Amino acid sequence: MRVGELSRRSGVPIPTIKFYLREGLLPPGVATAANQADYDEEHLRRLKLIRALIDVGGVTVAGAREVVAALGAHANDPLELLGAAQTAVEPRHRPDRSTAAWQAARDRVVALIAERRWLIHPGSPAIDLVADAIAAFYSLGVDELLDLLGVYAETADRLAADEVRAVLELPDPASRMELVVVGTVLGEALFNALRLLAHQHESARQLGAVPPRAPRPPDGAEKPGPAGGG
Amino acid sequence: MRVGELSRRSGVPIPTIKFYLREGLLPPGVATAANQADYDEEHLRRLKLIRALIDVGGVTVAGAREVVAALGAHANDPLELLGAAQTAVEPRHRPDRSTAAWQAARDRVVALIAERRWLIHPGSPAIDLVADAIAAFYSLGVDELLDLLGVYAETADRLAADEVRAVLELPDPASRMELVVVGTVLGEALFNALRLLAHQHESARQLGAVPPRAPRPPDGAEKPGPAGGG
DNA sequence: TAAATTAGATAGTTACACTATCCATTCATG
DNA sequence: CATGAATGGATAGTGTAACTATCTAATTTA
Repeated sequence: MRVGELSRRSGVPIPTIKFYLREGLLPPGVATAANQADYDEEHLRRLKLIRALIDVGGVTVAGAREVVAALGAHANDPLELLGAAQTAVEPRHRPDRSTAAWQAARDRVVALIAERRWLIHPGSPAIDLVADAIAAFYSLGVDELLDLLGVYAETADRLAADEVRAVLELPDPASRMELVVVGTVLGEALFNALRLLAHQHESARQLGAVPPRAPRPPDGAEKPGPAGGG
Repeated sequence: MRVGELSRRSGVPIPTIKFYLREGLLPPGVATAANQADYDEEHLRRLKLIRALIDVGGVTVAGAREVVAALGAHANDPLELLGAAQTAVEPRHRPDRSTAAWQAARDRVVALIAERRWLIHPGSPAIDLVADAIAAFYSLGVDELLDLLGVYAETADRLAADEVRAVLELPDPASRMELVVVGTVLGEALFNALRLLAHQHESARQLGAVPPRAPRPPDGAEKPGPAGGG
């Protein structure tokens, strides 16, 4: 297929596809003439992946480029690929990491890792990301949620165990590697959004409030809320 | 105090503070003369909150403005404030929501909410965010992680229950309201980062791999890994 | 009194992610 | 085989977001 069809089937405008080709996010098609190239289903798949990473996962174009490069480079090294995927989801803005408070936060993360006996590469950027968040809690003087640090870690571990299991269950290596990336990036977006919904629900429930219009239960006529379903 | 001190104590450059003042993120100080204004500890606290939201939470300047506005406007309405905080963490880029596939994804979210008897406002933007993620999975033909949708939802619910409980335990209303915001935004960043660490650990564990250099356990000399140490 | 700081206004900068044109082919169609 | 649409490659332009810099007149501090 040529760009026109690639554009139509992916929903991505032709100039943007050209931009991705220039930027090396999308591999060039097979040239059949001076101004003709041929793209296949793999290109379409890759393009959809790129858009999902950028639009849903919030990954930058540079991050997406690194991810697809890693997909090619580490076709049979899941841990390397995971590292690349994790680098891609890092935020653009980062706080000042040169303060003593930040160091204290990082020490706390290292201690947490040791406590939980987590197998973590000591140079992993994710350690610093956790430290960023903890340092922010410190700086705001908000200790209440830090009491939940153990709960957060335990929850993350359980969830990650299920996710990794699901990925490793895949028989096809290529799909498995793609799922590493998709799981890291889109899994995060999915969970974050579900957490927002859960916050709404739990706030309403624990406050004893009733939402403006409760969703109809699928079957029974059970009272859904603690405040009485009027 | 004046800008200079505010800048020194917050680590935010003066031009940036002026920018935040112009943009309405930071309330103006008390004017004492034509070119003098006085800022207090509350300004410092607000400024730190803004930086944490932007640097760690990845919130936009516009989002931060809405959050602090909501903090002022809904000083005693946690659910309204929660809604504002949730709006602030929405991603900038969003996928095409006009396709049939996206509608199918959204229907699935609504079904999930009904199944779980979650109390959710039907117009909540978070529903669409979940649909964005699910639609991306559909589009990539990756069903494996969608099998975990129930696990994700259950995990989110448990975590949210603990978080909401921690927030509601706070006796001071003002701190409580701030914790709603901080919990939503920074809690997300914290959990995401911990999830990355947990992915590393679980990948290494389930693959039977040993990390390059294991962090030293705090006390005993127990074998840290499942792959046998030696 | 003189250097430094300040509030307020206006303008400039940087990074990012596209978009738009241009040109010389090449393809599709009658 | 004529002709209009589409293509690949190159170059340049656009829009937004988040600062950053400069200027001015007034005020503070040494």
